[in-house]
Amino acid sequence: MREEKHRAAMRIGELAGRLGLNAKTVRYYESIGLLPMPPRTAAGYRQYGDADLERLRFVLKARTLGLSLEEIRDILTLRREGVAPCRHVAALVEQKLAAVDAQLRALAEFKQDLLTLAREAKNSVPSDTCVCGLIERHRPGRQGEALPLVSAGLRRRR
Amino acid sequence: MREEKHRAAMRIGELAGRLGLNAKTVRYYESIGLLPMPPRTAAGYRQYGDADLERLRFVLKARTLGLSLEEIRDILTLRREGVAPCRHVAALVEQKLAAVDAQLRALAEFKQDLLTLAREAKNSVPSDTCVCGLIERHRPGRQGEALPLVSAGLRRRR
DNA sequence: ATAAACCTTCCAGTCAACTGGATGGTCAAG
DNA sequence: CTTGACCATCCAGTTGACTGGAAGGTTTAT
Repeated sequence: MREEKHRAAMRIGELAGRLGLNAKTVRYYESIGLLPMPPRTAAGYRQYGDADLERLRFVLKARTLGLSLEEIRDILTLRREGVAPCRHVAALVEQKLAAVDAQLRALAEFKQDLLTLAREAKNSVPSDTCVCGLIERHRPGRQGEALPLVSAGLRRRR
Repeated sequence: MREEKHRAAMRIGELAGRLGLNAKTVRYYESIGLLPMPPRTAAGYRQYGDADLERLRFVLKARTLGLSLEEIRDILTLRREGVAPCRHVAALVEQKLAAVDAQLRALAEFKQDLLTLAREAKNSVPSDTCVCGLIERHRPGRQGEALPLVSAGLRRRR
């Protein structure tokens, strides 16, 4: 059995790279308190361990689901080992749970809307000559661009 | 039977008010092509009807679920009566459906994470003396403020 | 020992989605 | 016929979440 599982010390580039993000973003997350300030090497390089990887993974998951970085930070205070969570943060998690449930319902409903739209799209004659150009009268820019459509996430609105 | 269902003509303030948003926002949505340019009164006031109310309601629902305004605009081209939807937009709806399904799964998973967190919060001694102040060393500002926590929505990430 | 590929800080820019303010016209009530 | 609540446009500011660039130090491979 080889003791070769990726252990402890990695630098910011590796941490970021493993989760598919920019080192700048990791520093930014540290600056807003989402990630703790890690130990540094003699030269001042940040040193991350597996715990940081996990914490960041959680952040990314929550972010994908649309929580604001501020909310994620609040929720993460629960994870800080050794500190008693205040009622305030516990309540936050409760409320987030309720929001998640509401979201699950709304999402199911919206799925129906989309299905209706998709059905309509199939029933009418699909054409490759696109009418989408029409809506460009408002915002002229780049219509040759591929749609992003990557992933959706949950987000707070003001 | 009274013929008193709210009919046709309303101005921007009423439209916005009924859906709980700012008239400015409605104008902004028009400016980016989310809403069609409505007819105007002689004085230049925008006149909205029930169809506009419905369209805007759809926008809000999709927005709550986190689609970007640009994506919503694309999806809405499907609704424009009389025009054949191009494959491009039909494909968009298909992809959105897939995203919604993925989202439903991720949301369920995250709910489990939150439940774990909530359980931990209950097990450890809850205290009213809050440690949340600790994290304010990063971003000093306003800690007396009530948390917003309003609603969550689905959002695209770059 | 030098170049490439890292890392550091700091500051400024970008993008989406609003939001507000200035300035002025419209309309119904008193 | 004036007052207050609307409406219009235009332009500028804000917020959250990055992202890029400059200027410089470090590490590693050749």
